[in-house]
Amino acid sequence: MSKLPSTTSAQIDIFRLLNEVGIIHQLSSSAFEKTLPHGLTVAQFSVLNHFTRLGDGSTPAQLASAFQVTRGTMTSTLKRLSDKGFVEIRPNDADGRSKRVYMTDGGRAARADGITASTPHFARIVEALSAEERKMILPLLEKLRIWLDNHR
Amino acid sequence: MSKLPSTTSAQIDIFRLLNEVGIIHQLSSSAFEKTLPHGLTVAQFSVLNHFTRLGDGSTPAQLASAFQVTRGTMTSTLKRLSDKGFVEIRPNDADGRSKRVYMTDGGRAARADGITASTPHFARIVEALSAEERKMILPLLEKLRIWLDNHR
DNA sequence: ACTATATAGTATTATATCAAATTAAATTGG
DNA sequence: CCAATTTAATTTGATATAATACTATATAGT
Repeated sequence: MSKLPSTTSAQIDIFRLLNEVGIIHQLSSSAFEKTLPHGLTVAQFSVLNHFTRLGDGSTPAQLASAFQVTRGTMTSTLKRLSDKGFVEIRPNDADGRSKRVYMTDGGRAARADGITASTPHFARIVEALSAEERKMILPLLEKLRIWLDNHR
Repeated sequence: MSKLPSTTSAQIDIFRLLNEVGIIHQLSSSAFEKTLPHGLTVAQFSVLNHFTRLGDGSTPAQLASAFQVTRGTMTSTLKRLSDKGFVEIRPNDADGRSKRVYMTDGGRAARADGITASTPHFARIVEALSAEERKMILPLLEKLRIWLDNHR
């Protein structure tokens, strides 16, 4: 008769918490993506948005690190953005192994369209939680995210 | 001069919230999956676990609905479980279009191995948040999940 | 200077996921 | 009772993702 490890209620809480997180992620990102124009995916839009907020010219490896994805994943996302003409990938003069990624005018326009199209969507979701609830949940999520990031 | 829609701080909260949720999901599910034996993925393990908790014999459509994925996605997950011999898919006598899914002994054993292997993992994550914080965050996530589910 | 190691980007393979189209079976309406 | 509609499962095609392996370049240590 083999025996399974005993599971505490705290572990069950964590399991349920991560389960809810998974469902929320799936529902919210698929809804968000449906609002995006130009066939942009969330991953593609996020890269364009990153450039607008923090400036372009990053290397693929820096982007992969910023988005917590592998370099292979970033290669693929950048290729799709480049095929659409939204970014330009040029050699990195400072390092022959590396490249630099720049947003094109088309990319800037697509990002702006994406903001315009998705803003009403986020405005609606706001009503899902009260201002107090939103203020309460954000630091908790940050704390969990940081813990997970530090323990992998 | 075109103008972007103005964005309220509440919308920024929601955007950041969903962003944290996305990162947490990515980090936690990839860490969880690494602990699973028999090449089980989170999606596959979740189906086996569902059967153990709630009994087997569901139709693929019922499972798709329970996990909030499309029927096509569930078809694919069930095929992989079936290829591994962890579930058996039989005709549904009550409905010729439909099928019923049953867990095999191998599936039960694989699920038990998965529990054994992942329990220490969840035991460690518990320390990421205090008991109070875990109690606080869960209802908020549930509320958000339910809202998103009702508004798609 | 040369070798060993590390890093950047890419290619490959496997899985999950959705959307849209397809097929078969059940249900409904006239 | 038959035609139209709905539902169940599957198939196909696209994208994201991780792992792994590979190539080219850079860096370090001797």
